[in-house]
Amino acid sequence: MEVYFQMVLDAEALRKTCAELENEKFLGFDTETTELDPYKGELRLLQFSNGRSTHVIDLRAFNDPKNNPDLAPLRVLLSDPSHIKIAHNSKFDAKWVRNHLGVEIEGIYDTFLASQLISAGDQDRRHSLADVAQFFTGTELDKSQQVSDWSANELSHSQVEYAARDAAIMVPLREQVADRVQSDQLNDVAELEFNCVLPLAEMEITGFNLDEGRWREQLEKVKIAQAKAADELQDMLSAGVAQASLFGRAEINLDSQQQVTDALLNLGVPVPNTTRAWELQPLAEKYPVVGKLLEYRGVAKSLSSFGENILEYIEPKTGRIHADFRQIGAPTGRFSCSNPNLQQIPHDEQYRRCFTSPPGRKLVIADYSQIELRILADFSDDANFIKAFVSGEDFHKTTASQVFNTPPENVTPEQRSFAKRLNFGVVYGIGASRFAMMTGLSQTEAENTMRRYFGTYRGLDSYLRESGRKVIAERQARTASGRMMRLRFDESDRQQVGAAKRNGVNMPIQGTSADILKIALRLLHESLRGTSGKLVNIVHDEIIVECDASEAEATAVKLEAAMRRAGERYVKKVPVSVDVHCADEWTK
DNA sequence: GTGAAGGGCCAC
DNA sequence: AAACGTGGCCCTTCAC
Repeated sequence: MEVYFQMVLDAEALRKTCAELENEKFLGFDTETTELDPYKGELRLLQFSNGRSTHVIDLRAFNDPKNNPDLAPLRVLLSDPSHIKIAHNSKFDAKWVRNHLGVEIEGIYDTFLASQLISAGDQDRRHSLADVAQFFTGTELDKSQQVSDWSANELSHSQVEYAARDAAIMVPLREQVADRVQSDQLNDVAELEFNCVLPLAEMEITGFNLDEGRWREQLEKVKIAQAKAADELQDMLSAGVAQASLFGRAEINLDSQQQVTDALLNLGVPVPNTTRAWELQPLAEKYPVVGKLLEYRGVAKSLSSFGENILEYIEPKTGRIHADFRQIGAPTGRFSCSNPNLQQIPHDEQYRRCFTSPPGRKLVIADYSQIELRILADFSDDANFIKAFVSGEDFHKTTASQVFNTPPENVTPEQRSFAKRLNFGVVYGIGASRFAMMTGLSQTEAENTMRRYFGTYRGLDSYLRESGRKVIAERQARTASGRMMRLRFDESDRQQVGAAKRNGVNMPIQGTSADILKIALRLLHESLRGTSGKLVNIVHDEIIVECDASEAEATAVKLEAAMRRAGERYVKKVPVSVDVHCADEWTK
């Protein structure tokens, strides 16, 4: 593919280029950088294309890009939402532009996100620019220059041509992608996703403050506990091994399922098929060694997953953790997070209290109260379920009172617990045997309790059945925003049909929750503009903002308002409840 | 050595 | 009869 492009190497050329580009509604946009991490490398090239002519701006030709007034026309173009910047994985470009030019890219069309929405959860589809271009336009893209040396003083012709071509392809690519977004009725969810890029880019740039000293203190305690548990477990396990008496203790690898299982069998422990905690738990009382194994597992997990390794992610320039969030991390639309995963920090206060606000700052922490159950109440239109929320009382207690037909004040803790587990379980399509397993009820008792539950909530029951039927008939499920998930199953295989049904029934609930959170992030981003407030973490139904201590109360009001407004867009039949508080640490 | 798969477990 | 959804990380094991 031949690409016509011009290099932009001085202020005058930049002014002319920007004047020309300002006539365009859609601009293909891309950047080339010397590193992947915006805190490490250099933003080298910015490429714009209207589909006919392409301009490659070499930032190295401009001194001090962040403050250089010659770059003003470029900043205007980037931050003007009436010029749609079409980019592939725009979060990447947005972070670099934010960090190195000090502006936010407004008006984003992201072909990476659009491609993910269109593929509707198909895990086999790839979403690199080369894959997406091939799929939608049939164009072969040579990406061999992608990892070339962008820090060289003189860039080669093939490097610059590669850079130009990636921007040039975006305009025709968007036309194809947008047609498909339209025909798949994904316009609303696409808008919601594109609007979410900036808040996310900003959050990753900001990072989350981890108190290294506190983390190390905590670590030392766990290390001691781990060593003690390991030693004791080693002793107990080797008691049944013959060599123990001859050669001292027979060392076994405590992290090896195989070796531990063998050792347990030697000691006469009836090891179940799996050695997962919930299978072993019932044996712990009779066999102390099993209890010790569970104790060891707990501390070992803490030490390996939440140990020193996380400290290596602290960015020296900021002293903070800048994790990677995948905006469409799951087919349901939820985020995923890695390097490190800030969405799986143990709830235990010893861990969370290590995430702090720096001196003079505060954390504002807000989460939706039972948002998935409220979505379910709204979708199912079940009068009793809705009533339980509208009453504003303890939800699980109220449902227990309804299910067991007893006044709320007479509800036993056990009844409340059954109701709570069922309330959460129905969202996932729980079955009687699983319910029996987790409550200790017999199969019959579990079935009876579930019958009572669905007898009380007939509207919920029929919604879930109808939703399951529809999923199987249509082979797809959708959230309130129109986000789609296709389901693949062999209809002659009962297990596959059952799994697809549970999956498809759950997706609109979990996915609408994700829709709501993403809408909230955009509203929040706008209301925090010009304040000290910065988004620092999100965990599915929770948003954490860091701000100046003096603005904490005002920020809390803004955060709660954004979350409530977002929730109310899709949840109308029951109140949307947001719990918010200010703290110096990430704790309740 | 490296990478995939599977078990296990953390979050919501 | 019906076996609870979505992720990521760490470890061992096993194949290359």
